[in-house]
Amino acid sequence: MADRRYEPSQIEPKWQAVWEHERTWEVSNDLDPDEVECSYVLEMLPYPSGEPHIGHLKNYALGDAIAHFHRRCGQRVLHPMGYDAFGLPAENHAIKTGIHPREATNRSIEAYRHWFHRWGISIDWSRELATDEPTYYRWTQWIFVELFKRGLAYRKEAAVKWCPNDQTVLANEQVIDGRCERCGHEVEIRQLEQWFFRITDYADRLLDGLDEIDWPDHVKAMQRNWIGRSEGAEVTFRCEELGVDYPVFTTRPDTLFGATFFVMAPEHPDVFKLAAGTEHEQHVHQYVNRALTESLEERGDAEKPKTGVPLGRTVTNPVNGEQIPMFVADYVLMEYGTGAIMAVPAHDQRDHDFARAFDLPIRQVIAPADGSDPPEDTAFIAHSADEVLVNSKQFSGLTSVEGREAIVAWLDREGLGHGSVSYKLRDWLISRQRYWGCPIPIIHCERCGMVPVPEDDLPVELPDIDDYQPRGRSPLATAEDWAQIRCPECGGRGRRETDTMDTFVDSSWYFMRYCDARNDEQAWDPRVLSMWMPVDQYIGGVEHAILHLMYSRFFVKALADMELLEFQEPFQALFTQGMILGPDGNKMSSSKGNVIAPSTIVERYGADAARTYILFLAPAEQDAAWSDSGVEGVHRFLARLWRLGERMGGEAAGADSPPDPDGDALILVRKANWAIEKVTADIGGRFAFNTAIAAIMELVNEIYRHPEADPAARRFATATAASLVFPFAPHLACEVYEALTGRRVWETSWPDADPEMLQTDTFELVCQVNGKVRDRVSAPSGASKDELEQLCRQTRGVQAHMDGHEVAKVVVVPDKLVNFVVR
RNA sequence: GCGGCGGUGGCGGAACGGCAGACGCGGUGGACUCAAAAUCCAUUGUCCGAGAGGACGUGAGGGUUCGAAUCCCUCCCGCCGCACCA
Repeated sequence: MADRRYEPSQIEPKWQAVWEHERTWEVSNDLDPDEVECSYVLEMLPYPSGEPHIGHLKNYALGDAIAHFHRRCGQRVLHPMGYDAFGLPAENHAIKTGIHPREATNRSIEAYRHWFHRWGISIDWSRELATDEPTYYRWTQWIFVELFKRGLAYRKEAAVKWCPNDQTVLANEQVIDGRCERCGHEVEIRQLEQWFFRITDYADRLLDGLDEIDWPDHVKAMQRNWIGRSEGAEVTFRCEELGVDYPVFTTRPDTLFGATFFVMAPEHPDVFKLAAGTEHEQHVHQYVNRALTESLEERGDAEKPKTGVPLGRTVTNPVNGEQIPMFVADYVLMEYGTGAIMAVPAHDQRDHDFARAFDLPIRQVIAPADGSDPPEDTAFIAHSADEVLVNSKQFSGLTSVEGREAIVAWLDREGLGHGSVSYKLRDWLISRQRYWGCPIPIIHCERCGMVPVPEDDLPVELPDIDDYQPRGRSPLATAEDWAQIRCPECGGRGRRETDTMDTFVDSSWYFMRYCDARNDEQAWDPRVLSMWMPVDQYIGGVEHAILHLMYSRFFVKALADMELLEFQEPFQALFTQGMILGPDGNKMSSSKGNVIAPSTIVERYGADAARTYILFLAPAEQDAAWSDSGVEGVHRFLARLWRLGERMGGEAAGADSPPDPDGDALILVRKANWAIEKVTADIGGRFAFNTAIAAIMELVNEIYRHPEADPAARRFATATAASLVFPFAPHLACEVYEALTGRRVWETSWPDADPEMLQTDTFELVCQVNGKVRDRVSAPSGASKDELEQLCRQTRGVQAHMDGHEVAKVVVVPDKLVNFVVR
């Protein structure tokens, strides 16, 4: 009988239908956590736009492999799916076409859902959710209210990024090099009243929590960087003429004696007051006005020459009583520290540049450890442990570290300063003047102020409107009937908040809703939540390293403080996947014409080949370029396995490991056990899917190499290959495994390697002379050091290279090698 | 500037103190075929050599070690994040 060809388009839908019909991947919340081991495997939820792209395929192929592996290792696995459905692209589409964003979003969701089925991803569809559904955002609003009640959600006026072309505020992440990512227009800073979440209260806990979780170092580093904790001191400089104290933050209190001038940010509220009545008043006004209208791009350029204007006043350096001149300069930022700095030109590059430009004194107060002179043309900033203070009165001679402590202690005693910590992290601006987002559940009452919408009245549903065009305020403000409402407290006239929330708010808690997705009474049942959370393995792109991952961590910590949950970190382990680049090695983009559509690949080679290839291509955390011939190679491998199943299948002979194999059969049984061991370690231990797949390829190659081996051994080896390939190519694996064993591979547990079959009677002993391989010889496993040395000595290669030399030393590594060191 | 990651055949990569280049792609030769596709087998780091074999080889240089792609130091190159953050 001629073999049937490997036709993925026929076998894949067949198994997908079985899984859908039998709801194979659904998991119950009625589990006793003491009896079953639970595992929560989660990929970042997609933003539904158009159709899924190749990065989605990689993300979900990766997560699915882990989910399948956990299941077959005996765990109950929660592996849900949902959609981050609010967001700007759908709204822009609506502005252009007039089609409601909900409609476009739902179309995309359907496409995504279709492809997830077609890819054979093992999802518990009973928990599916979308963040734009009122049943979901009702609880997003509830969380907002809880945060508001505790002062963690607040409203204040702040300098925010504003695009004058699109008439809306932008998130920091939507500003690329000072320009709007959508229209390319230069972004302005505007003072506007906005909603914030008080994430800065959690800065230290967000920092400390990183030590408790199993995340990639670079992601932890990025978060630490973003939080930007600096230890130092706050030091008070007094302006005697005005009688005002100006505190500054410094990380180098040991350089206080080198402070020769004082600089304020142009935005500092006291600048005009200070300059008033001095000869510089006019000049200061001009300078400040210019600085405030400068673009972010110009302002942020560290290379441009330092500019500034004297304020015509002095402050007192608290350590030595010196009067030092005050300046206003745009290199000092209002948003960091106190908006004013003490300038130490000898030991800070920026202060040094400014001092040179304005011919100000530069006084060295730190000397290099080796007594050499620091460079004159640049600031001496490097600080090793044993640098010492000079020109610093009673502190001279102390090391830099000692000096810091001693000076801070002195300031503290004199009431002139104290140790202090500063952060780069800012509070999270969450309000948007946009339509397609979750309404902020607040009512502004003329009498009561800001009143949260009562829990029973949630959700505040997003009303339908006609015109989505932003005009400097939320399009929701035009929905007058909706916006006008009675105050829930006094019954008087009130008006709804018309801003919506940043979509990152929606995605900061979705992983908890999955646990109890159909709960109408509460956001989650704490008992159910504690069964699944925290997520055991989270998988997604590194582009979310800061924002989404930081916000979610903040949410969990804040909710834990309200005793609404019992854990401190949402994602115990994180895996960040690399990007799939176009065949030309560049990032895929339609303008470059190098986009590989998953639909094309899946239609041509099948979902199994597409999924397996993506994981085989390179280590999953790494970026890698797509290759058409590469996916063909993986398709060939799957077809080779398929043909083995075709030839051996059918006869109800089973596929157990044959007893006492020998000859070729023994080779195959050993190779199969080697592969079990290797694949288990590679998937379970280190996410090395590429080498796991390579090991299965080796096993299949070995079966082809021994066509005359005992059929029982060949069946066992083939069934093992099918079993091991299941997490990557589930449909083919089911087909081959069923043909050989009559069983469903997902219902069988992950194979264990037989320790006896992992051992061999002999091994290839490597014979080295002076560390160079000179021969190899077969040696019995477990042989003694003496035996191995003798065996090795007798080989031709070793004798040829030892001839006439004296053996100085012999190194024997049992079961591996012998090295003769000769002179 | 600060922080992180990386540099191995023609290509993606493997090995992460013990045989460098597993596996795949690509190349070459062969089998099957009227032919092609598909499939199967062999071969494939560089140089020298007819061959046996030898020399060289993991960005550069140094060190530790019996032994280094792997550990340590110095440097070069590339990528990513943050950045006038005091």
